[in-house]
Amino acid sequence: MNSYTEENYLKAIYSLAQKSENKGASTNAIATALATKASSVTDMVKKLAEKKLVNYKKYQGVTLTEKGKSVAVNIIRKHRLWEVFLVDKLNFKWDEVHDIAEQLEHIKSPELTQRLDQFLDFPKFDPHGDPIPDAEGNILNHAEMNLLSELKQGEKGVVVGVKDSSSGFLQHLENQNLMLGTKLIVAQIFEYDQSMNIEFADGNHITISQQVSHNVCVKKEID
Amino acid sequence: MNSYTEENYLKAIYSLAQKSENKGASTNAIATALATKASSVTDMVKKLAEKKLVNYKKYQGVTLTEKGKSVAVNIIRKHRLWEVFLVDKLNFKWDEVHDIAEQLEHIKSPELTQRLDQFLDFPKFDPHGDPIPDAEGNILNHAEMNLLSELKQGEKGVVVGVKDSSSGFLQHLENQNLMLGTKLIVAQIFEYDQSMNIEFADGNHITISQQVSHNVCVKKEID
DNA sequence: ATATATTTTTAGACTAACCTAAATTTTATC
DNA sequence: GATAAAATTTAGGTTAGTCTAAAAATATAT
Repeated sequence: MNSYTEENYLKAIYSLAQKSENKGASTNAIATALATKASSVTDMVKKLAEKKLVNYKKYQGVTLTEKGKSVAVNIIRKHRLWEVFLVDKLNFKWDEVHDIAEQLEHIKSPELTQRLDQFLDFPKFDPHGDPIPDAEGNILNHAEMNLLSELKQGEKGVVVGVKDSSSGFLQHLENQNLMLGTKLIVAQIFEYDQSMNIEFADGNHITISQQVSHNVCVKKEID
Repeated sequence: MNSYTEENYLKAIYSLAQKSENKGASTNAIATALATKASSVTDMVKKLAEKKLVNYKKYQGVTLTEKGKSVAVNIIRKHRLWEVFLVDKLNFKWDEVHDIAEQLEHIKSPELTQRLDQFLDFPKFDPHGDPIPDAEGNILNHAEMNLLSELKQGEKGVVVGVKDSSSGFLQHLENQNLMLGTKLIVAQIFEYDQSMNIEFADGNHITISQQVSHNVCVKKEID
C-alpha cells in the first residue's frame, strides 16, 4: 500500500509526463508541482524506484513504470469521480471542488470507487471536461478527442462523452438518440447559427444547436 | 488544524469517556483502543494538552476540554453521516461501512459536511442506530435506550442500535435476523449463563448469549 | 573548449508518530 | 504501613517526510 504522499508524487509525475510528451519529469518540475524542495523529491523518487513505481537514473529525470502509472491513473479516476459527485449530487460549483477531491482521491476502497461510479451512472468526464479513466485504467487521450462542434462537414466520429453532464442535458441527448457509442457523420453545418445536421449509421438525420454540439465529445474516425 | 492521528486520539478519548461515566480515560485504555503502546499515548496526550484539547495531569488520566470535545463530536458527526451515505446511497451493508467511514471522517471541509447532511435529508441516526450529532455538536442522549441484556422476562423492545459495531458482530446479528427495527419480546432468561430466549413478531424464537444481548441496544416498548 | 550557471544529489538535521526497555508512581494486598 | 503488582512516564531510538547548505553533475555561453 502506498502512502498519501507517495500517491501525490505519482500523480504529479503522471501529469508532468502528459504535458511534456515522452520526456521524464525533472526533479525541479516535480518539486514545483508539489510545492516542496528538490532535495525532498530526490529522496522520495529513490523510494518510489525501490518500490518499482518509477524508473530513475541519477540526473536523468523520472518516468512512471506500468505499475506506477496504474496507481496514478487510479487516483485520477477517484479524483474525477468524486468531483462529479460533488457537482452533480451536492451541487457544488465546478470551481469549488478541487481541494475536496484532492482529499477524497486518497480514500482506499476499490469497492467504494466501483459503487460510486455506478451511483453516478458511469460518467465519462469530470465537471471540468477531463476524461475519467475506467476501472482498468484506460483513459481517453484528450488529444484524440474533439468536441462535436469542432468537426467539419463530412467528418465521421463516435460519441465518447459529454462535457455537460447535467441530467437535463443527458435527457435531451437520449431523446435525440445521441448516446455513448453512437456513430455519426457531419452532414451539414449552418453558417447562420452554427447548428449542425448529423447523420446516423441507420441513415436518419437530426439537427442540433451549437450549444449541444459544443457539449458532446467525439472521437474522429478516419477511413 | 489537527492531524489525522490527533483526531483519532480525540475520538478514542471521547468514546472512552462515554463508556466510563465521568472518569478520565486511562493511558492504557487509550492505547488499547488505538492499538498502540502506552508510551506513545503519553507522548500524544502531552501534545494534545499543549493544544488545549485535553486536560492532563501526569498519572491522572485524560479528559477532553470543551474545544477537544467539539473536535471529537464533529468527527463522529462526519463518520456517521458518511455511513448513512454508504448504506443509503451506495447500498453497502451496515457491517461493511465502518472502515471506509473511518477514512472519510477525516476529510476537512465544513461545507462538504453540511451539503452531505442535506443530501441525506438530515438523518438523525446512522445505520447502526447511533445518533448523529448536529452541526452545533448537540447529540441525542443515549439515556432512553437500554441494552437488550437489561430487559426482564416479558418486556418488549425494538432494536435501535449496537454497542459493538465490529463487522463480525454485525454479521452475526444479521444471521440471527436481529436487525435495526426488529421488534422482540424477552421470552426467557436462563439463570445459568444469562443467555436469553427472545421471540420475534412472527413468532419465531432464538436464544442468544449474554455477550450478544449486552451489545444490542433496544428501546423499551411499553404497552 | 573552458568557464559559468543551473540542476541535481548528498550530507546532516528536524518533526511527528511510533517503538522497547528501564524508571517511577500509583494501587492493591497483606 | 510496607511491599508487590500494575499502570504510567521517561529515555533513547526508528522511520517517513521534510529542510538547508554544500558538493557534484549537467547544460550553456562565449
